[in-house]
Amino acid sequence: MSQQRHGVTPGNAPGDRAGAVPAFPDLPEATIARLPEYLRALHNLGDSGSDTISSEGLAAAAGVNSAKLRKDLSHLGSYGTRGVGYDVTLLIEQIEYVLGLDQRRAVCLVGLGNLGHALAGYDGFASRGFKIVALFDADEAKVGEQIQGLTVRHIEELGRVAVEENIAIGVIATPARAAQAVADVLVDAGVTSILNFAPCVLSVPANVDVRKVDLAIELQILSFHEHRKASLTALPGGRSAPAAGNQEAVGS
Amino acid sequence: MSQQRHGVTPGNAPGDRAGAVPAFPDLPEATIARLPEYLRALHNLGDSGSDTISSEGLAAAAGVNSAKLRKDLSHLGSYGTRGVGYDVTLLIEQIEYVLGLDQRRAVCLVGLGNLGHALAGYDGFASRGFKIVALFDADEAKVGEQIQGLTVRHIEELGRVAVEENIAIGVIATPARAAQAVADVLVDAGVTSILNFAPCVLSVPANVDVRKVDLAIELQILSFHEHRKASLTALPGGRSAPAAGNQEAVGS
DNA sequence: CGCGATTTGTGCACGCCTTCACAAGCGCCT
DNA sequence: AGGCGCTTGTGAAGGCGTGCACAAATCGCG
Repeated sequence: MSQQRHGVTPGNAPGDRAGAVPAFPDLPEATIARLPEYLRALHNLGDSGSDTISSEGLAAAAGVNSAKLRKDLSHLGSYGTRGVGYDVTLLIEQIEYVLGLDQRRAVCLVGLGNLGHALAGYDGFASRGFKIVALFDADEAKVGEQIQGLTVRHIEELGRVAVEENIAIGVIATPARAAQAVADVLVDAGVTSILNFAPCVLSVPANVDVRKVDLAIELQILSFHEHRKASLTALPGGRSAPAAGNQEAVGS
Repeated sequence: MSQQRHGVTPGNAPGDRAGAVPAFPDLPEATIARLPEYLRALHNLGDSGSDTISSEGLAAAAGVNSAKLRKDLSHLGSYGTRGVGYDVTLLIEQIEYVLGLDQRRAVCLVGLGNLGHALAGYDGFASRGFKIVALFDADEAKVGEQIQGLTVRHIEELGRVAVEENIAIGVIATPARAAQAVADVLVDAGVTSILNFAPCVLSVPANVDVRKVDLAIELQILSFHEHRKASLTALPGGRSAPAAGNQEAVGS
């Protein structure tokens, strides 16, 4: 693993990890948002027995342009072999390391309404490196309920437990009116990443990252495209319209 | 409403609608993705009694830069009044018209596992212009179940019902392995917009729009930022790191 | 009626991201 | 050993989006 690094390639390989290396210079946000997609595609491929994969093949599996994929991977100083492709196992390790998935991060979930219940039971979290370690709700009627082996606690306990369990990521699935207060408590407890499902803007310190997922907004964006397509097909010119882009994915 | 339009402003106002006008020239995708956010902010403000709102105020409520907001609104030839601001009611009408929310679009939901159940019960859809008109699942055990006043039907019926009910938008909340087959049926039935919660890439004709929401990917992106922040604070230099951007929202 | 305060609409420049196109590198076959 | 085909990695160009800064427009007040 002491392979000589040529040129200006950055990135610390999983093996190289000497102490707490600075790590990621400045991966473009767009690249970061795609890495998880590549990772998922790679896992699928790994199950299918392939040993290596070409940028073309992986790009197809991830739904992106192959040039984009190569540039993305090159940013993390990746190990591909010209004329052959990428070693699937190695690449998986690489990406998981960069994303910090080798260390399981504790996640807590606040708000156990309709959506919160679904999230608590969602296999996708556990199977992809995240473990929900605590559930909270403000409703006394829900406190004490058992979900997926966890007991719902009162939101009063959030601050204390978040510190004790060293929770890094908080998921907010409360109604919008409660979200800001929950965010404040999370921030006070040292949580520095928040995934917000409530339809509202959260105000947090600059060192806290917030990602927002709003299901209704997704539908509204689709609605716009429906509207546009409808008004196009109603025109004399075309019938089914060539239409430019589709298959857009989430990501900032 | 026959107000003379000056300059090159595009956009057809709700009132202007003369027949099936071509409509939206080419709104930037980034703008489209933000319109729903503005709309939500406006609704909140409208409840608070304000009659007009400045770009600064609305921008703050929507969590964006005020210049960006003005440019976005200018793209749809919007009606603001210099020195005053935007008329809340009028702007709401405008945005809803552009997004095509004035015509209720029929939505169907496929897959009633954990997530599907939550989506079926999610108030955010109905309250923001969408109505789920049919539920489907492949599992015989789930067929016949009553959810929110709808009966779960077998997926066999999807094609027929989608045509009958004139469904425009399909939501896929199935496991990944089933998603592509469902998408194919939806497309055959004339559905031209798909919201995909399954962690996989769908392949569809060019005239069909797909938006993907993958909860695990969101967490992985947060994980990366956690990882980076951790390796920064471990460095000699800083303690809590100034950190560049946060509060990133979904949108392609 | 004119002036100043306020706020919109937008030209412009900058930076990020995407895409093309190609040189460099690697393995395999003869 | 040499050559050939294949694939990566990357320089450069183009497009898109953002944000600044300011001119144009409107209202209210004296």
